Amino acid sequence: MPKMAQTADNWETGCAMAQMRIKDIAAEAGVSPATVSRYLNNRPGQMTEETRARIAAVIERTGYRPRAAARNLRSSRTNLIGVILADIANPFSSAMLEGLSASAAARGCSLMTAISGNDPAKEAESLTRLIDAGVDGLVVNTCGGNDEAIAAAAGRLPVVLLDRDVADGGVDLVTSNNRELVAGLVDALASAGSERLCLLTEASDDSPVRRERAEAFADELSRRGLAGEVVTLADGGVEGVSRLDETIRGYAGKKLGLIAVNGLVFLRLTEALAQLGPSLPAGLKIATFDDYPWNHVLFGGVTTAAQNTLTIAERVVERLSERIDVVTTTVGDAAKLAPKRIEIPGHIEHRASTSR
Amino acid sequence: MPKMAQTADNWETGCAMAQMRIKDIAAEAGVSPATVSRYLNNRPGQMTEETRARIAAVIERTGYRPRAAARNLRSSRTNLIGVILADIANPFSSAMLEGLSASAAARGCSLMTAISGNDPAKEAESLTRLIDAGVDGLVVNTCGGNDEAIAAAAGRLPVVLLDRDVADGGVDLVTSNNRELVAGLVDALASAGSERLCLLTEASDDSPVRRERAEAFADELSRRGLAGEVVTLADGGVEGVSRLDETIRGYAGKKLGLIAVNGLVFLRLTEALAQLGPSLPAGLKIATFDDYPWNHVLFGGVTTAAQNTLTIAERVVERLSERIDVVTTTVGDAAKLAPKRIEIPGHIEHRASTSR
DNA sequence: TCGGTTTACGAAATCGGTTTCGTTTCGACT
DNA sequence: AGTCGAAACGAAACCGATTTCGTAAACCGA
Repeated sequence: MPKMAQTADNWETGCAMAQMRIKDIAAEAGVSPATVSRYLNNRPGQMTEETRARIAAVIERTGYRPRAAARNLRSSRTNLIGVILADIANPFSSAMLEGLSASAAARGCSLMTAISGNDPAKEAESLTRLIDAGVDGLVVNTCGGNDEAIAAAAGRLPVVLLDRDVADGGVDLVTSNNRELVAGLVDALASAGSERLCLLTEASDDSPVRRERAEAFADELSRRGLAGEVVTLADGGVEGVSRLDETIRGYAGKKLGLIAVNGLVFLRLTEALAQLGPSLPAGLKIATFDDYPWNHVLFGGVTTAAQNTLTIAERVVERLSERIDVVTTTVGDAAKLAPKRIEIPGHIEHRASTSR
Repeated sequence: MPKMAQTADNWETGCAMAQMRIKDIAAEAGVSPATVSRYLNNRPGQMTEETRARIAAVIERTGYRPRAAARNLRSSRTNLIGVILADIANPFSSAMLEGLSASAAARGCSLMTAISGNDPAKEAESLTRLIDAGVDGLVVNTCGGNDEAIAAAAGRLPVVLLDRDVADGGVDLVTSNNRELVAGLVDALASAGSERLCLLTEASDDSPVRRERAEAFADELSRRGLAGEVVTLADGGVEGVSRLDETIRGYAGKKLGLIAVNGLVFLRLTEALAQLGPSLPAGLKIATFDDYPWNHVLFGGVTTAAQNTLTIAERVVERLSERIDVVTTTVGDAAKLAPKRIEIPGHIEHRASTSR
């Protein structure tokens, strides 16, 4: 049976008229498929205003939509961006996803997402699954442990790292200015009268981000001549909390200032403080990273180092697009872009928890 | 230039050996492309154990991966599931995304995500974008206002609604047993001695979920002969909070019990309570929907109606897979599955906020 | 009016798998 | 041995767009 029979026949049946193909549109408009294709991708090879209008009319009338699979096959471009997130429970990740989604949509791209749940094996699996699916590029918020695989992927297609770097560092990275944010929080606490500062971290978190913040913290203390230390909580539940409890008690009355290295640590801090009693120890000041909704509420407002998630997302997609354009344009791989580290400034939200 | 030259020549260059095609694998293994294809999709048409092994060896050695675009084109199946979420900031959505991601991956599918941000226009745009991208099926957590478009989509491809229903209701829906959860919270408050109950809602939230919970609340009150009402907060910031403030003051001393209809309302409640003073009004009991991390912490633990997000996600994917299988198997659309409403039981976490 | 260049467009190859259909092979049963 | 049916596999069509290449028409300056 020739194709004609399938398509042209709107004829009698009101029911599901077969999907239109570019051929059918071309026939209907009296042009060749090539011309319709040129119209769809508004290619430089211009066409008569009249031809354009005729094609547009037919497409409008028939509601034709080109099949992505066919397009992808020939052009080997999918307009898909793969996103691998380490921990979606972290509001930083959700905010990022929303930003990425918007930025990608603005460029006509869709997002393919995978969530590793901080499991390197899952991350590796996601990596190959997304690449196999044919994404044009990859955004990776790595949980660590896959540095070689990620570097290898970056050699095969555009990759931009989000927030967390890989070891050998030959890959683009977009992150916040952690050092300055740490300095900002230290300043807020010091200005509020804290004499001794602790940076609270988790044992399980050995990410570059944590390390960077810890280093910046140490540097900042010595620069200002302040006393303090990095306190690492044991993983999970009770033990970590009681260790924290001890820490706080140990310092009680000495104008202690605490910085939670991320939102989860801050929640554990809150828990520990609740165990200490109904009100904050005298003179205790606190601050945290990550601007979660409850930071506005707890302790009458917690001073926060807020990351500029929307801008980060925008720059990630922008950078990825640059790489994608280079790959699809350039013949050889000689003209590859040099890896770049992009820092997006965040800011400090001063709230009640560091008031004098 | 014949294809041979492109591929077989590993030869001298250590550099990027050209991508293998199924033809090349076939040639290398001494079989036809059709057979390799059968191997890849382990089709019923069996092959000799020896042939299978030979193909496996070649694929293993060359690291061949079939191009998804080509496969999609011929089979018109993408193994992609589209997900549209209304509000990713809501931890319910993040949890759901994680669950969907895991369930889909278990079936060899990837997720294409779009986030509407509760904007009907964006939701509509996402709908067409995902469909155009060729997803096999769609999971929609609708923000409302696109009921006809969603119903139309459900006529063209498998669609399962998540949590929120559409008006005419001809579409599969997976949701929690909201009525029983409401009853559970009412029971918790009543058992804690509350004499008068309020369900706190937001004006901007006119979702079926809110309505269902509000109705169940009213029913439950009358069933138990309890006094109470639904309190609708004005949208956003201060006004809503002060209205809430008034409500609480108005009832103060009367053994009031409050239920936040969702996590965001609960945050606003927390804010309002903080404005009232350092400690809870005497006899005030509270409870909320959505098991956010901070529910463990605030007020020493807040009694919560927790939804079983993992199970919901699993059932959503399962149901969608059923529909996808039907579509790709059945010739006509006569044998379509009847729309189904699936309720996943949640449970009540009893915490300090409703202790006697 | 005539070469030369650009512009508009069509014919056909192409992307890399899957699927159909037909052929061969092989074992089992008379 | 002959027949039959199923299993194993190959040849070639096919999915529906894009892209290359070629050609005819239009334009343009001399």
